[in-house]
Amino acid sequence: MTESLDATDWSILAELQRDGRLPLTELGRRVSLSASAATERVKRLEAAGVITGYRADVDLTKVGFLVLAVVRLKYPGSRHEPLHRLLGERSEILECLRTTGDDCYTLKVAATSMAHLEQLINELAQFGGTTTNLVYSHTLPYRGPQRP
Amino acid sequence: MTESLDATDWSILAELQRDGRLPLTELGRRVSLSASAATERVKRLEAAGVITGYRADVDLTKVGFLVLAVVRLKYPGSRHEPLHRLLGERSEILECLRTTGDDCYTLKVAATSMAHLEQLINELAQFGGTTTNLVYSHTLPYRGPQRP
DNA sequence: CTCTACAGCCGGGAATCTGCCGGTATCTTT
DNA sequence: AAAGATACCGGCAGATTCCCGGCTGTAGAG
Repeated sequence: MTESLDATDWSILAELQRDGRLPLTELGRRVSLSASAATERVKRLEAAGVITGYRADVDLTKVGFLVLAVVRLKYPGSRHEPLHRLLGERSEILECLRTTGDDCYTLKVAATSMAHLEQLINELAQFGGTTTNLVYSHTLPYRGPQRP
Repeated sequence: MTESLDATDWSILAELQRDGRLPLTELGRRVSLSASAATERVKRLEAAGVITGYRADVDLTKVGFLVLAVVRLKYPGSRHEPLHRLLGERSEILECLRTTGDDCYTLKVAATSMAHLEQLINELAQFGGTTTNLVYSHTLPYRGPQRP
């Protein structure tokens, strides 16, 4: 359980982060392992919680979310439940990081229009001061963590 | 190609964002479609670029990246190529958003230790002023965009 | 109104993949 | 040296995916 990952495990993680639907036979081929050995390692990684799941990646602009923004929320209070409830209800809030510094939360928010974004910001502003920056572009194709 | 998505498409996206490895037979069952019809829709979504890929989700702390930070980079220059090269080389930089406002870039950075983070910040600081906030926790299980 | 074209869906069968089993080699422990 | 543990391989049964032909409902042309 506390075992560390070897080079093969890292290769497997790299492959599955690039293509989560890679068949185990092909995965085995790429990491120079038989399909069953590769399967066993993947299962182990899943059971250990290293791989937490598999997700389809959706192009936000292709589904109507044309506006992406980073919102920093200064939340002076200590009662975080109402905010967490909002986060759970609003799927437009794609990511929420609680951070050090003046701004307790950094959110990534998707909206279909400026009006939509404004409404989301208004909801968030109930909790504290917000700082919003629109996102021009994602500069990176996600590849996830690699071997340190 | 410019076609909009119907409710079934949204259901498919929701299911595949929750579990990208859902078998097409089970997917069809969940959205009340035959396996072949579900397959056809998924293929169409992939071909249209709505689904851009599938990824395994990796727990950063389980693979040794114990430190997560949000770094904002004020980059006054106009030559972005060197920065982009760094982003491509450093897989610790998980995400890079180019934004409006004083800070041109907002980065999500993973590191194995404070020393490692410091080194990354130093590399980034060559390009401009940085503001770094450590991340206590991810508050959200990713579920991706849902029907607007 | 009818006919044709087309899009979406269904079912079936071939090819492929997954999950499970037993067997082998290597390394550690006793 | 023997016993045990670990990681790997090959093979097979069952499940899944892929591809095909056929069916139905809608839209547009005649």
